[in-house]
Amino acid sequence: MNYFIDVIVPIPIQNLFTYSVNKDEALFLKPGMRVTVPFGKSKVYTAIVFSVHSQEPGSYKTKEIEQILDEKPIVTELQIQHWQWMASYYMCTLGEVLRAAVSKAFLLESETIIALNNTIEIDDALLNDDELLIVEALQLQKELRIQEVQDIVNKKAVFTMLHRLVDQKIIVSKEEVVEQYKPKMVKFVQIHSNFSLPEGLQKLLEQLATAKKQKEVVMHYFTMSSKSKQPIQLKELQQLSNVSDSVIKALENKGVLEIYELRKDRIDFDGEEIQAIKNLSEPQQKAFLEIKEHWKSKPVTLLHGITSSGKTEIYVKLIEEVLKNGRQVLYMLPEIALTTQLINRLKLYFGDKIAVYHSKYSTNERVEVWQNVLNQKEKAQLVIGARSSMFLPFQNLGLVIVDEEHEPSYKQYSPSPRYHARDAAIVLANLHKANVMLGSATPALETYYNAQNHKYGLVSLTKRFGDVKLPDIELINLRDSYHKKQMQGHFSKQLLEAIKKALSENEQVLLFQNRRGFSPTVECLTCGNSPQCPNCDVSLTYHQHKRQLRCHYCGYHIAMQEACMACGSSHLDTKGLGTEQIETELKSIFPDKNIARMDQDTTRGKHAYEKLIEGLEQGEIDIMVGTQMLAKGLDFRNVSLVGVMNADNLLNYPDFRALERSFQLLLQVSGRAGRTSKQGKVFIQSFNPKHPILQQVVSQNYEEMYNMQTVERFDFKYPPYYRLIKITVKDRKFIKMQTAATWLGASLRNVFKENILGPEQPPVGRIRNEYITNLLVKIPGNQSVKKSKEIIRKIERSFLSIKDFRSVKLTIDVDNY
DNA sequence: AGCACGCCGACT
DNA sequence: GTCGGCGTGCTC
Repeated sequence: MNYFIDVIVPIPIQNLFTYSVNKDEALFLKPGMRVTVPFGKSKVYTAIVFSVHSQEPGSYKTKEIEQILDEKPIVTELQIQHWQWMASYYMCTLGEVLRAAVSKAFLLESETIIALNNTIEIDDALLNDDELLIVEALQLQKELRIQEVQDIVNKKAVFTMLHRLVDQKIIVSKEEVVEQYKPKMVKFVQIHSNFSLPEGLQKLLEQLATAKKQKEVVMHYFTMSSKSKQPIQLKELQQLSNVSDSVIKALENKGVLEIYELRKDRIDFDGEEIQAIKNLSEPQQKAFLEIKEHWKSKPVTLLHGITSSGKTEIYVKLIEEVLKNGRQVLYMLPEIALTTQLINRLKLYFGDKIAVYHSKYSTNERVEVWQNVLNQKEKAQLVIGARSSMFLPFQNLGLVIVDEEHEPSYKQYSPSPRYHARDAAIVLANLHKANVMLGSATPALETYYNAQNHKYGLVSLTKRFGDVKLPDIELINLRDSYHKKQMQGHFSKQLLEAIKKALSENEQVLLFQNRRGFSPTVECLTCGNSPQCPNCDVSLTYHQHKRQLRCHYCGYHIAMQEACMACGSSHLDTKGLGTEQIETELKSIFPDKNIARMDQDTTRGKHAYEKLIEGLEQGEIDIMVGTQMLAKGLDFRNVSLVGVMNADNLLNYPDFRALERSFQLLLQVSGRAGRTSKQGKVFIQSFNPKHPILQQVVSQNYEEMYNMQTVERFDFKYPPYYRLIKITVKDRKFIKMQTAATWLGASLRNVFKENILGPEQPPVGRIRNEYITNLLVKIPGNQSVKKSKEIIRKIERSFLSIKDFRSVKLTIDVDNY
């Protein structure tokens, strides 16, 4: 009998691919294992086994697999089921899901870059000619790509040879983390328990009376251990006592010191004692019980708790219970880099049961977390991560928490799969028969709608923890202020006075400036020309610190112009108001205050963000100017005033969710004010303070916002009443894009009638020299989403069968919100 | 997605 | 005369 496997290849192709294997391989291979397979003329991919069978495909000849990479599956069967759901729901391929789900460290490709392993002596005699060629080339060039290797030895099949070299540790390959990966170990020291009590210590010191150096080491050990409860690093102790290795060795031999190793990744927890989990306040306890009651009948429950109502404590209790039952917990956060505060808090309770997973981690770290989760290791019982953490190979998931579930960053827009992590996590939880906790102070309308319709459970927390008062929010009419000439720069009199007052009372101030549509551009005062990006249909934005004009979309940049590029006039003006400008204004108004800025520019480095947060916490920063980042669940004790520079551009953003988003953002930003005893103050500057959304923000009335917005959503056929699928048409040639989009629009309209919107040009109609237009498919509640997708697929197929349209790029975004 | 194959314009 | 542009088709 012949044996075959179907595999998922990490490329955007619809089908699975079939390879032949021998009997032993067939018996050994299980779904979820990795194999490398030759693909096309020269590529080798790492593929995931989908199934093992013996049905020979009729229409083509199968190739053999190259090699098996795993002893046991690295992807669970449940994950593969989840991937299938994602591929079909989000209209993408399994390969794309695989790419998103599995760290590239696992997906060794033939582009792998190789380098010499310098730590080893190479014995030329053991190498054959080809191998020698490679080693010599590497001595000259340091790094080689597979392509270059193939050129050097003048043959294609180099993969096995490279593997042999890797096995002999002569070379290393950069992506082969699996084989190459070694955990970093650090040596620690502790004193034998016989001597840790005073009387034992006494005896020990007597015993060491003649060994002066050894005694010193012991003394230093005790000073160190009294200073902090952290494990003591051998290196530190040795340095501090200034002794040689032999002294330590002697102590170890006497059984006084015990030396042990820890993997580096385990050490960064701050060693503080695990704290007992706090008892819940009465409202929290009530909510806690309600949540559990809901879970009896519905797997998903929404916790709608205003800012500072103590949602985290409830999560902690829920986590504790699940962990106790030996099940894993996934705690998702919108942007993990921004939540060190929360992680530190959870570490107090759960110590090193926590694994953190997000994209800023190195591939090695991610491989480690993956394996810990897969093997149900103690230290990966609770996984905290951003959206991609739901791809981890959970074995026994008991609870998924989606914190700040309304956050747009849960949605991935590109590349495909364009999934919403909240929704995909709910499906994942269902596969595991786990419960889901959605939490937010300002839930997404869809979520609240589901709760209202009893699809989800709903639990509300309406009191701030410890009875802290809600902030007092006040609107400032900018029209009036400008009219009465009461503005100083972009600051109204009221806001400026409030800032002065807060600063005089040694309190901190946060100022919020929305980024969207507020990038400063340059305009010529003589001819009105504004420098454009040559590749995209946008004005270049001005970056003060680098004196550059930049394009946000493609990265194009030129030096700031001294004279107008069109007419040569030197009367140039910078328009628009960025955080940078506000910072500049503030610095001139408060020259002796410490003013910091938090936006994409200032948080680029790995720790830049944390430094800013620390600066705020330590009180080094008096005023912080920032973008949306400020809204992210941060907890600053001493911030008493929050100012929103301009609310209008938020409200005027052309998107059906603009108003909902504005409400959420403004309320979240407001929530940063006054988190301790004193009531916080919030000023929102706007030209249109009568706007209903702003009124609802002032009254902090989510329900009213919800009711009003859902009426509009219903009238204009938007979610939660209609489902949306966005189809984007892109081409380098405008005409081609246009005709293609028109054709597509017409075919869709044939079926979906009036529920097709567009083609419509987006605000930025050209990016990286590609023209863009959008079509929107609206699917009414009573129409099958699945069928609609099938129809779209069918239309896509006939679209692609038109020769002229073959090069036009289509992207399909399901639930594009 | 890559990659090779293949057919038309500006260069040693 | 060739190098190389990117349109087209295929990958088990």
